[in-house]
Amino acid sequence: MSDMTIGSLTRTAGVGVETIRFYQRRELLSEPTRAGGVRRYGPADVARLRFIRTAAGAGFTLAQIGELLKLDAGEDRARAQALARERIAAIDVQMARLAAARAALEGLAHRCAAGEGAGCPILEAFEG
Amino acid sequence: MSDMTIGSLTRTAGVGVETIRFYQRRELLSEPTRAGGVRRYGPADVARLRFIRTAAGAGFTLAQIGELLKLDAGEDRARAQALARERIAAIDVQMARLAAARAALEGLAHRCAAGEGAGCPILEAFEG
DNA sequence: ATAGGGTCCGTACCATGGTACGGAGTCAAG
DNA sequence: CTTGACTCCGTACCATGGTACGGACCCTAT
Repeated sequence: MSDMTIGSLTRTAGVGVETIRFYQRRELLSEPTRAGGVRRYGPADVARLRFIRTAAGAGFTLAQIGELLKLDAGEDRARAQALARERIAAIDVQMARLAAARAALEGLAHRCAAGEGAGCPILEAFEG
Repeated sequence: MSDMTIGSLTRTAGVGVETIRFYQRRELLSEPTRAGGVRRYGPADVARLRFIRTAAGAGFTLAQIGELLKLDAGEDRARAQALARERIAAIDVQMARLAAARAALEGLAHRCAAGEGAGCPILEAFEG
């Protein structure tokens, strides 16, 4: 059988036990079947958890992730598409901000390395 | 004189009064001079606040922003450079994550629009 | 059968980044 | 000199995303 306890699930996902219980309370993960009071997880739970961590790492809130999960394989294509487009737009905004900050930091590091002037003009680096 | 009250500062920066007071408590903004008990701000404060909001929008924590501000125009070039490089690396990681999520969402929206199969396979879209 | 390691549960706590409240003081215009 | 808008302050509160605690089970190996 490919079923695992909460402990092995945490090890494969790199999260704590409390985090998984937290996700279950938030209904991001469903309560799995039990064997003598102990939760048993299968491959679907692993995939779902991996999805949650990936999406969270990409800046989705848990509420947004929950909505995505509810739409998964569901019938409301229009809603799913709208949500996807909305998230893509937000990602584009965020990427632009990150790119701008990155350029500013590059410029800063460069001028800082050059060693001219009195110091490292950080605020100035972000003006452009 | 080009000095402004906290109210005009909030209007130019698009933040609330409480937020500015909060930043002052966190020492991200310095306590400005006062005229009869009322804070008066100058162009330097405006620039500093703009910097804070830009950096925060790019995902810097307030603690990181505070450190950047302390290093501004300071003598510790090595530290400033190291911090910049560190932040650039973190930004690259985050951009990669965002790009992956974006691609997954694009694929999802596409397949969802196509209207084949039973629904919108969101988890599947994130597997690749 | 007993020790250990893992798991159970509710509840409390934490950091981050603000946001709201309410009573008092200030200031310019009418 | 009063009215209204703005500002002052401390303190309390909020949402988000977890993290910790502690006493009670359960399961396996010795």
